[in-house]
Amino acid sequence: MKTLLELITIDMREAFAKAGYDEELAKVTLSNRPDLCEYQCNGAMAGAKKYKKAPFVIAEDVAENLKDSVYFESVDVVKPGFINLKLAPESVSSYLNEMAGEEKLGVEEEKDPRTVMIDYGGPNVAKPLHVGHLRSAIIGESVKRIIRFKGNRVIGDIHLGDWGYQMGLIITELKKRRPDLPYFDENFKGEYPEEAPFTISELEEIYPTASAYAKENEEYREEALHATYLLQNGCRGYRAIWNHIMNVSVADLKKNYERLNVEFDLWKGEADAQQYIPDMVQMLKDKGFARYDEGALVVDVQEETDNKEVPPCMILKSDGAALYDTTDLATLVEREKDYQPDEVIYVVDKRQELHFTQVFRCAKKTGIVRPETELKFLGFGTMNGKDGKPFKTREGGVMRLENLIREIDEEMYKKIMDNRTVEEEEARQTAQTVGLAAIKYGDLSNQASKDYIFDVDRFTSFEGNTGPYILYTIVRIKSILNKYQQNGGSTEGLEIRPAENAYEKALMLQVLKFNDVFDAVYAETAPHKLCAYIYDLANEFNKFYHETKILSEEDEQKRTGYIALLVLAKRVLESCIDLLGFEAPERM
RNA sequence: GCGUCUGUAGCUCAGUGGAUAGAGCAAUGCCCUCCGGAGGCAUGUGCGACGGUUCGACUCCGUUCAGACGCUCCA
Repeated sequence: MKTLLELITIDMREAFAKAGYDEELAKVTLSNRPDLCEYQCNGAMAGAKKYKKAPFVIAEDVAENLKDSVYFESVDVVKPGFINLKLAPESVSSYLNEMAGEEKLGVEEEKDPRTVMIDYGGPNVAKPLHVGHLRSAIIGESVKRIIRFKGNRVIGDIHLGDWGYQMGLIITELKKRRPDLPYFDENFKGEYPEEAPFTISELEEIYPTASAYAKENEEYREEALHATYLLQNGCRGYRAIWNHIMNVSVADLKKNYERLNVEFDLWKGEADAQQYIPDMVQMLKDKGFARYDEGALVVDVQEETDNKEVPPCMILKSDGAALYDTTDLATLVEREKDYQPDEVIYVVDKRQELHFTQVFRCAKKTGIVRPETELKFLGFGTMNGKDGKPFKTREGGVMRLENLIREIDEEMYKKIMDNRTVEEEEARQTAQTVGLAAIKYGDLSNQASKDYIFDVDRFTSFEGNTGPYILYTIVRIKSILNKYQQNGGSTEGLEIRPAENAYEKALMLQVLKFNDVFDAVYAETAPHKLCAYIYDLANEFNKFYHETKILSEEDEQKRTGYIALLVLAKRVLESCIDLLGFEAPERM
């Protein structure tokens, strides 16, 4: 169904046209003076110059032609030339009833669904997940759900960092520790063991150890580089180790991401793109896109309109090895072959922007992707501690994701036990649900592109603009509805009635905005606007709740009308948090 | 050095070229204590600075100050 803004705009355009003015002026927006009106149109002022008339006169002409519109209770023309609109309660309630009958609450699906891929700029295997991986997972998951909700086909690819020097380091360190393993025996012709020669904890210790040692020891570094080379060029034993590393790591990653309620459709990685590199390089050479510069193969991506220097895209190092430009390009080759995406969104640290500018330009210029393919960089900022510096543990190290989540869960558990007498097991369960909401809402309520301060105390608070507060509101509605049902009431087939007081109307107007808000969120890929919306919605509900006796309302029509409104408000809230990637418990 | 991003209340953050720039936290004072008080109401302080465009600028464009980040063979 059309959003209310679209419906009003149709009438407004008609009114402008009838009065003899350009329809393009008929832009309706939400009011920024809620005390005066609910929606407004400022087109009269914009048109004053063109028609050489006082804006006030234009506005009055237009308002005259709005009289037939069914939507308004009042149309006021004010001072310079504002057209202030108030909705009729009847049209609000009937719109809401229509919304309640729609599975997607009035959001219209895309007429031509697109295929969108999301690249999470994935974690490196063999390294523990740390807080730096949190944002891409949380933001990416929400963006995926939002685009999918609009009816598109979305494919999320974690895009693991699973190829390169880090693997060489692990192999080298393993060889040093366990030279007796068959993987290091060149004459070994049998089957390698199925069991990995290390656990995930060992793996997580091996990598940093090796990495640190390589920085001090040149010989060791050379060996690791050579091991990388051997791995990439088909050494059977090393490939077997690589498989072990992948199996062990991926199992662990899946566990962690599951805990975050984050899912990937594809577990591809850099390694998967390797097979596409040789042909791609050949193509770049054959078609004359690539040139040699100081021994390295590069593609120029500088454009005339640039006011800065954009370095060329590096395809091969002077020693012939591939780089991350190469891998990202080859990945696009692979995606084009397998999925022909209409759009690829990279949810990665904003510091990588230059790199992706190079890759996007190169991919377009060389025809690796079609000209109409949208390549989008969705860069996010750093998660900082209270001191405004990148988030660290108390000891100053990198905070492991697992520990961060545990800390939040503990905090939530304490708060739940303080305020309620619940079974320990239920409290633990609830703490996890609410804790996840605290983390995700805390992240998503900020603009993705900005750095933000991760403040455990603030995010886990039940007051203010937080995840727990939103959940609390939902739980409160659930509680009322449950009580209503226990008393024999049914929530099926009820009609929302026209609002009779300001609180009721305010709540209705807020619910009403859902599809308009969603469309903006979708168009701008801006989950934080969804957060702002549900925070307002939760506030409007709480005000309404405070002013209105719901279950004890004696007039049955009114009572069932309230219930119908609560049912719809709850659905909207639940849909929104689902789009954000978390859910509400039954009690808390 | 060049470039990108950010700068809004004491703190954390919103703000689609429009009317009186908003929330939360913190502070102070009230209200309700009824379906879940994890509420409601009120009070105080602010668009880094200077210009320009515009009928109208936190928003667009310059200049400047401050901070973060990035600038070919790590990712």
